[in-house]
Amino acid sequence: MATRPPRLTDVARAAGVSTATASMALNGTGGNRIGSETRDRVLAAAAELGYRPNTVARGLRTRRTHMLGFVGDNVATTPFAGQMIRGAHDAAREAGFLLLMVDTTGDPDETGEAIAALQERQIDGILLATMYHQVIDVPAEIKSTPVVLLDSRTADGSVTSVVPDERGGALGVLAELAAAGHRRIGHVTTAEDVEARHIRLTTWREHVTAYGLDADELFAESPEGRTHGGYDAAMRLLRRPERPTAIFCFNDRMAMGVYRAAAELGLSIPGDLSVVSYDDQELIAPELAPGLTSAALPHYEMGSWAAKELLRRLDEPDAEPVQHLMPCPIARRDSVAPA
Amino acid sequence: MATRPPRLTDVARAAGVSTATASMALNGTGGNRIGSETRDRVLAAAAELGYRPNTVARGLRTRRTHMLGFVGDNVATTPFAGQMIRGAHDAAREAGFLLLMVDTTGDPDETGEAIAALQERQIDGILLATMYHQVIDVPAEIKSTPVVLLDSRTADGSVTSVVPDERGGALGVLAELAAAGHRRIGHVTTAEDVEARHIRLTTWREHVTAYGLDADELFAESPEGRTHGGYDAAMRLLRRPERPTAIFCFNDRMAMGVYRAAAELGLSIPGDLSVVSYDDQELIAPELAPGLTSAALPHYEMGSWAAKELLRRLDEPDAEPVQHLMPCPIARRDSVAPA
DNA sequence: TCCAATCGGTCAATCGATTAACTAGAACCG
DNA sequence: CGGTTCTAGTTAATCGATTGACCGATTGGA
Repeated sequence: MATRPPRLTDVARAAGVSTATASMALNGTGGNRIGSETRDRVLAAAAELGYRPNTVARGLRTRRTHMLGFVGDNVATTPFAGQMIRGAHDAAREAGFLLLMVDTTGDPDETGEAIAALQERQIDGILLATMYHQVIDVPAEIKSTPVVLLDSRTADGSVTSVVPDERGGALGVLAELAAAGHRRIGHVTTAEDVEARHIRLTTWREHVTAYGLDADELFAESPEGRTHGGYDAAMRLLRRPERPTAIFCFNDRMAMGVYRAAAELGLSIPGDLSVVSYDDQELIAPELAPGLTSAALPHYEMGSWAAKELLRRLDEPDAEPVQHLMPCPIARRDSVAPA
Repeated sequence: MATRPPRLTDVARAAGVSTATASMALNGTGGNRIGSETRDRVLAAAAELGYRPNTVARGLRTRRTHMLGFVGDNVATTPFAGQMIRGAHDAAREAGFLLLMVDTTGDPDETGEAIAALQERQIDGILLATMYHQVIDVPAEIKSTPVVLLDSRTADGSVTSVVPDERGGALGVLAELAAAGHRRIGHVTTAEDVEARHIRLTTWREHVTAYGLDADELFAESPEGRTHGGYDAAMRLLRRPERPTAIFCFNDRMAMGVYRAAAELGLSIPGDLSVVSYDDQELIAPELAPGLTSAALPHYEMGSWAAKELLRRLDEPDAEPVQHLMPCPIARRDSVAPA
């Protein structure tokens, strides 16, 4: 027999009280209107019956579903997404919230559709995530639904957001090199027009020009930021007359190419060449030999921060928007040696 | 002014009909009870007002939320999860469903908690995913909620499930080697007690013993299935007097170690040694030089299949459980050459 | 011509909780 | 002792949609 799950009515009847009393007893609402003896009876009855509130009914009445919408572009196809989702998930769950996920291709119409689908389901707030740090416009559909941007921000700062502190991370790995005595630090990057490229590049450029070096001589880029691009750029860079003693790579994948180039040129890492990078991808940085020192993108922390901030804003809808920069910790491994 | 979103009542009033009529017109229910002229008026009014049904209210009445629960153990921390989620997500979305996600550590109690949390939200069905192919017990909490297992199965086959056809994939990459004339095919694997290890190992063993070879001479394992383990095992295997002409690796990460070992021993791939592997991880297999031939785990397809199957079962609750094996396509790259 | 069926809707109950408004009885107070 | 305040509940409205039961006006068939 598939007996239907017990309703509040059943609990109330079993405890010999009205549903109002049962509701208040279970939720601890209504202040001191419920006698402790009665409360215990209700609680016992609920436990006895295995009562679980129907949150759909509750949501209809309270206008709170305890669900957060998570909209991501290509959530699944990028290796970072997971940590971001998990960070948001954990923070949400801790507060009794669940994540309703929608994956999109990043197309604005589709994103709008996704938001509408979430709103139909009466989610309490939206986490709008991009898989790479970027500047976006917030879709108009959102209107009055609270929203926090994850790994992206608006140009005007009118929406609360969190992005990695790319500059800080770059400074961090550059400091590692500086501490080991490196000055001629090269940079291998992608030509793709992404926010991360610009910040990392600019930070590096400031760093080396501060030593009075010519940045252009230490710079090489490739059309795409993957292994092959890194290999290509490194080959060009390392064959120059005065080759750098260290390289700061745009990301771990390019660093993988740099490792290969160094090997082919008979340069040992870190003996002949120190290498630092960005992203700290778990499938790459620790797996390379020697392990790669890399600035980590704090995806978990950003996800967690965003969810907590969103939850806070559910109760304080009029709080001023905040732009948060999340620090990028340095994962130190063995790819850096004294110059 | 934050005017509240329009309700069905508003649409009905604007169209000059009752909410019953409006509901039927919008949903196309009630057969031919609604005149086409009236229907158009309702549709126009809804469009005009930007009406979006409140699915919480609808769900309360219809007992259908159009949400699927997705429970995964460590969804986020494994690189595979994404494709599985995306497959499920896409299939669900196409049918107008959204995914409510819960991530767990794999602990049974926690999984039970997760399922209860989803059931409170009245999800229509549950996708229970593990991140590695394994045999599990289905938590008792599920009871009458339809469920499909993703990348795991029950011992007794009493629950519908989908897992990769590991045997087929292993046969596939072994066939690649066989076609290139290889017979002395070594196997490098992990000692971890996982389903995948057993199937891949057994399949390989059958394959080489069919040639009359002594499997033990061609076999090496390491405590863990990562790069270093692969390196270690490969070193041992390749130093034996009669070394194999090809190696079938448990997974791409171990293959990465095999590449390194081969390089150190001065063996070129695929010239001196052909290598095939399993998993086809996008961050590894295509990025290695030469590209690694690998059997792909069909995570997207499994996710999609599972969601579709679950949706089908919502309408046919009494369908017989099915155990599905999803084929593992071979990604052919350049790590195989004639013996 | 009269009854039944069809057409095109409307009414009102319902889903399962929450909560504002109300109340019976006890306690208190000057 | 009469009025006020607590205490510990109950009653009933409500959230926003869906849907079974009805219903008045036509149409059709015998």
